[in-house]
Amino acid sequence: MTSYLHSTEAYSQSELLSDISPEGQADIFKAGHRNSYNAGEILFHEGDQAFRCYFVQSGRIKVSILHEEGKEAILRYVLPGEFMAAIAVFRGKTYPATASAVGPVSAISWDRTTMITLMHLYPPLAVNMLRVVVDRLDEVQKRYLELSAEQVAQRIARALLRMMKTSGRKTDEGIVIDFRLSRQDLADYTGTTLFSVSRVLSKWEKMGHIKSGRERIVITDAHALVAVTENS
Amino acid sequence: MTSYLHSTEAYSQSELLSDISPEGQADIFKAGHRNSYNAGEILFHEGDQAFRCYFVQSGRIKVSILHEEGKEAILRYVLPGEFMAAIAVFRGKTYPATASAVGPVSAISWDRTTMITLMHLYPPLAVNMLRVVVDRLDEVQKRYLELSAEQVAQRIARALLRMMKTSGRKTDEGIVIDFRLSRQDLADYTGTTLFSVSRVLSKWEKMGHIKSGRERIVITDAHALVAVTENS
DNA sequence: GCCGACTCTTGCGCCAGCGCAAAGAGATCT
DNA sequence: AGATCTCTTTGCGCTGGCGCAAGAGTCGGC
Repeated sequence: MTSYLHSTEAYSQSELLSDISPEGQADIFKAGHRNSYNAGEILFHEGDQAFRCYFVQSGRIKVSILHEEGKEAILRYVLPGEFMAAIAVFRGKTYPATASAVGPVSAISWDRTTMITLMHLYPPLAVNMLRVVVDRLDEVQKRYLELSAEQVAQRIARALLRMMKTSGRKTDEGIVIDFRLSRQDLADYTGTTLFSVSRVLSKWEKMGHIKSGRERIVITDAHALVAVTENS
Repeated sequence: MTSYLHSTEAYSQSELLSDISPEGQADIFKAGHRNSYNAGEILFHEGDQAFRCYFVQSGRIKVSILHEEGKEAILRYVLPGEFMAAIAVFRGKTYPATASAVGPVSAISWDRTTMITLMHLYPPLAVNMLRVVVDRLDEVQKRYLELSAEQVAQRIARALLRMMKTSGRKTDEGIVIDFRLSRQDLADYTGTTLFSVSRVLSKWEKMGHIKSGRERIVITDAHALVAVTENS
């Protein structure tokens, strides 16, 4: 069994904290508050004043933006060991997206003034922030290209592989994606509809590439999904 | 007639240079090299080592990413007064996209070592960079949502209105988009095909919303386009 | 002023993907 | 255990948008 954050040592994995001493990191975490959220609970809404930023300890957080008439685009899933909304808080703006807990989540959070203080105490934080946001920009741009150039099946395959890499847990059935993931979520993540996702997954299940149940997907033949990805 | 950069005074418009004294700004520009590019000329390719970054003085630069099999997504048009690729150079990575001159372009460019030196001399540069990249991230995310939620006509209307705002020039015909913009470009910008764009524009021309010619679009009824945008 | 290269238009056929509805399969609560 | 709620599947019809091909318009070079 693989997991990403058993204890506090794993903090240093975060890209935001590189080049900061272990003591400094401990200091930073001590300045934050521990929070827990239930499945489905909303941490903040798009447009709210950005008062607090978060570090995810366990669970997954869904970050999405909404369009009029209910359409939702999932921008990313925040994994344990990652920061969220740090930049919005630093800049003192509103949150650019909505964050909600996928399952039970525990996190550490800081308010704006604390964060600003920490940034003065630990200068690498600012540089790391720039790096993080650039990486994120690159990723969104790549997904933008995929959305405009690829077909639904291709995009779904890519999404599953990505989730497998970041949240896969090996079982005897195959590699299970380790959080609640509905057809609707996958549709919102890939820019299609619940129905299309359902049809594609059903087909793949018959072909033996995956197994799936309610909000649960197991990848049994990752290689086949890669082939879908490459096949125009 | 409106133009965005008649002389060097306009430099200070750039978001990257705010909180830097006029002398400092002059200093920064003196450290760069003046370059000229012909229409269609490529400044750099996606994947190249990022050696130089640019400040556009006049003309437009098209920033795009390529998908296998020729599909192209236009991420943005860089306008006079804007910086380009500053972050890629700062981070010492490869360019994440390809940049090409839309018409004749004049620009100022800096190499990596010069830039790093300047960043030490003028600390606000780093903070401004963070702000710029965050704004860009917000914009791509917004376009990602549009691409996944809206229809072709809506996206084209939005694109035209955006270009009208940033590059519109008032004439007696209406507001002309002041650079060469082909149907294919508009298609690559909105994630559709040349044909669909052509059909939509033809329709709008018949309805009197726009006038158009070869690589040239004049908006005669912006309000009607806004209506298309809002109308689901 | 003619030629060649490029851009744009439009008709036609087609299909990927959407939307709906109705039924099935799991969860959860009492 | 039964009731209820949510999530998922699947058939059916439809249509927005794609792809191609043929032709017309436009520009620039020689």
